[in-house]
Amino acid sequence: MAPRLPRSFYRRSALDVAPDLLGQVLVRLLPNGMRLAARIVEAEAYLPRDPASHAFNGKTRRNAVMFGPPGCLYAYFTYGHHWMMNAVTGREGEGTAVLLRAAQPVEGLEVMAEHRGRDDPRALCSGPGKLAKAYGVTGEQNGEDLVRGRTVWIERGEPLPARRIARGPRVGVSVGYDKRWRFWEAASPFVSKGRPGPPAPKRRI
DNA sequence: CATATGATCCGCT
DNA sequence: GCGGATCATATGA
Repeated sequence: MAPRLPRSFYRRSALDVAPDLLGQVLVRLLPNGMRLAARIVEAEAYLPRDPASHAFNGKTRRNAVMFGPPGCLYAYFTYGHHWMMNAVTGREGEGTAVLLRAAQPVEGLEVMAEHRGRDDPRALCSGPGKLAKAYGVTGEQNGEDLVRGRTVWIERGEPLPARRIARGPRVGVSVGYDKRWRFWEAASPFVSKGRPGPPAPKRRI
């Protein structure tokens, strides 16, 4: 078991944390004692005063964790189907985080496959919704402390050299797609299939 | 391979 | 009531 990333790792700009999270290991301890682990290969930064961020309009019941201490898990539900995992970054009260978008499974692949209903390793965690599903993470884990908690945390992995990190626009946002705040391991088959770019024009009949 | 669409819930206007 | 930090499937080239 590698050491966990310390609080100080998270208490920085999301723009620094996001690329530095690549290669680190997201770990989950299930209620039944099973341990899941995967190398993070894709992450997106959501900054203070970022129109694409849930925190943009201030603190609410839903996004409250984003305004708490760095190093906590912000898990939220969207599209009526999916949970997403973020690591809170920056200083307490800033409301900034990094969305964990994809990972390369290394431990507990069978359990992940059960959770997902698929067994191709590349399909287990290659998207933010898939990742939470594979990990069995829901609102129950919202607010969990990644530094000292017992259900989800991030361990020190092999950091990626800058030349193996690619960056581009964030996926799925309707504003701020001009910012290249999505980072991923170049050439990894475990990244999401999300397409960056402006949203398709809404069709009017 | 690419684009299209339905699923299905919650927070906020 | 609308639209979202999405995914799986269906359909057509």
